[in-house]
Amino acid sequence: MTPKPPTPTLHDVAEAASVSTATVSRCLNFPEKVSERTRTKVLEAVKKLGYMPNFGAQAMAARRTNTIGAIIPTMENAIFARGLQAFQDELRLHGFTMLVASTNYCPEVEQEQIRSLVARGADALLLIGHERDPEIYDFLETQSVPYIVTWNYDTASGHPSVGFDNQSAMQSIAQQVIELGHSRLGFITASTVGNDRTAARLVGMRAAMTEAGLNPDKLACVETTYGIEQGAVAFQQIMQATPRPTAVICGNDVLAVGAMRAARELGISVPEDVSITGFDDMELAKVAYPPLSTVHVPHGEMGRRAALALASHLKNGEPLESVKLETRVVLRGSLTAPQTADQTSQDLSGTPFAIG
Amino acid sequence: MTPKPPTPTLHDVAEAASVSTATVSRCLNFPEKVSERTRTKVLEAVKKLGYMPNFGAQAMAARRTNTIGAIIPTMENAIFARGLQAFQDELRLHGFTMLVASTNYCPEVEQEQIRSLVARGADALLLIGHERDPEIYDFLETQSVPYIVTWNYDTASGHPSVGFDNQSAMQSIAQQVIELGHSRLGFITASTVGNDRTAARLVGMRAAMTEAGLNPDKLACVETTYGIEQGAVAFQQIMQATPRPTAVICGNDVLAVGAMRAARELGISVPEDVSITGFDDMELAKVAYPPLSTVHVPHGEMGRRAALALASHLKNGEPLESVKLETRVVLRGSLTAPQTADQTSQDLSGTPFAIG
DNA sequence: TTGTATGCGTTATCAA
DNA sequence: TTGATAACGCATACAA
Repeated sequence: MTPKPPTPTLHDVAEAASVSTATVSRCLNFPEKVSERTRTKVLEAVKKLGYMPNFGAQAMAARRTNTIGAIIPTMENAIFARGLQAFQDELRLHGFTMLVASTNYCPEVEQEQIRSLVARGADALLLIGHERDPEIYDFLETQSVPYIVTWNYDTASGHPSVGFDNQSAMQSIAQQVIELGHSRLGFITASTVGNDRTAARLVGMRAAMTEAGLNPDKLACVETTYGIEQGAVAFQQIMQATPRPTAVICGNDVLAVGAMRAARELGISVPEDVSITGFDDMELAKVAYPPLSTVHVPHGEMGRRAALALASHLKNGEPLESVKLETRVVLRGSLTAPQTADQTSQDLSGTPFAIG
Repeated sequence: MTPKPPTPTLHDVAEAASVSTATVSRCLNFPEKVSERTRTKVLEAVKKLGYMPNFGAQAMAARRTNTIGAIIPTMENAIFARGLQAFQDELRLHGFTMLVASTNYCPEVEQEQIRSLVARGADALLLIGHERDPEIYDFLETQSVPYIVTWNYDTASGHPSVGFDNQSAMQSIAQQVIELGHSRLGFITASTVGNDRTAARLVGMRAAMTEAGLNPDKLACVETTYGIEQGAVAFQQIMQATPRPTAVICGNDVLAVGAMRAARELGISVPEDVSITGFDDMELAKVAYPPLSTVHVPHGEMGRRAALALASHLKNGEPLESVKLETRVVLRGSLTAPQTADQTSQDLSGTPFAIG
């Protein structure tokens, strides 16, 4: 009947190995700075007692945690999952642990989570997008917590980022849609307030229209919250516009898949009656039917490079530099040229091709 | 030119408010035990300095963190996301914070993550499924870290759980498939080693066959790893069996959706040529085409009740009791009766209906 | 190579 | 109602 073994401490290990606590600590952190003999002795005691360092104490004494926090909008959809996985894997290679928190797209919650992760001792932070209350950046500054922004590349913001150009990416796919002959366009976007990525994509959409000689004010645009269901509802709304769009560009794959579901429910066939495109190239895009044309985002590389940047900054003091990644349009079955326009007169309002 | 304000401590606040650190601490933790006057004074200083307690120090001194760890197999797919969200929301209501870690379905990683979360001071843990090295349970025991198991209900295991009966759930849907007239069946399952949920589902599948007078050994079963791609590959394999199954039951929605993709690629139509079913009822199931028949799992309630159990255990010492949740079969377009059997002779190998 | 001693930022006990 | 002060478990500068 041993009493109870209250989670062993450094002290217990030291005692068991008949050395000082300093030696045990050294042995664990710098095995090479300790003699072969004592090392085995200590390691034995560690194993026997099932010793595990207390994280809080460690953090307090060492003033670092080897932990990096990642704050993402949501875990609900797999959007950020692939990038995070890569981020974590790369971090682990460098001896860091990832802590993740989600904000549900709410700025207040994000602020709270950031403070919480900093309080927890995060050595650095991964953030999604640049746009947030300057107060937060000030906080990070005074706490001297380094961070890197992903999912957007924007040197103007003054914050180091590993991302891509949302505007031109969206512009590219919109361009292709237009080049196929679509001129009555619909757009479904997640909320653009406080979200630089969605806002930039909308700008890209309008730019593509303008460039093609279409009037961007004729864009049937619906802004909604993030989700499959929301995408479905938005699609219904858009389909009530007259003349009906022949192509609906969505700000992300999740909305697009919702739109496709709605189309099916409404008896509207894709792409015969209406083309639909997404953005992100989640796995979802390939299992959708028809497969979704979308913008491929290099999730994995983004996560990996963000981790690399942070790790080498923390370990070797290398400066955090922004890196721009490339996206590419992926054409799949959900997008084709518009079928024989039955209402050519309305079709050409704005006479795009005459001007372009 | 103020120097730099190195993240303020309790001491700094105390100084600024001209009180003792003890008072500040009290003021923050038990506002009612401090005089109105000093309270405002202190709170003012806190705000002015932007003070935020150091988590590690707090944890060490208070010997509790108000943090609950959740260890899930993967964040890649949204399977656990909905439940986790509910878990977190409910926890927050009770003043707890959630920390999540993923194992990638690897027992070693899980053990590592469990130890890591415990070292980080998690007051309790959420685990998925019962089956794991007893050593882990021993560890949790001696560290006296309470935990609750979800995604399975199994009183025999001796571990408190909030979940459902995977075996009977799978048995239900398989039963319905068989009742529709399918007798040549395929089964795609994620790895069943170290995974009590998948193992139980397989048992349920076989039980349904036996009960219907079918020979479970004739089940065309493919075991693979978790993922859409893997589901697709498995489906291809299964379709090579002769006679070809008329229905493929999948252990989860992700595999099922992969199977549907593969079917499309092979020119096999669902459900005309082959019916497909899933398990979990993720949002994915509804956007799939045709919509996926599956087993609905009460993700939200499961998360919520797990949180509730843990919170009231930690706060009021209430015992952790198991609760059994109900699932239900959801019929959608991916499942119909088999079309005119063209190879009746082979069809009846095992003469199911003669016996049943 | 090893040990001693101090401090990290809180909480909580005990006096005042 | 408030203030000293002793833990809490570990890392590390310094001494041996």
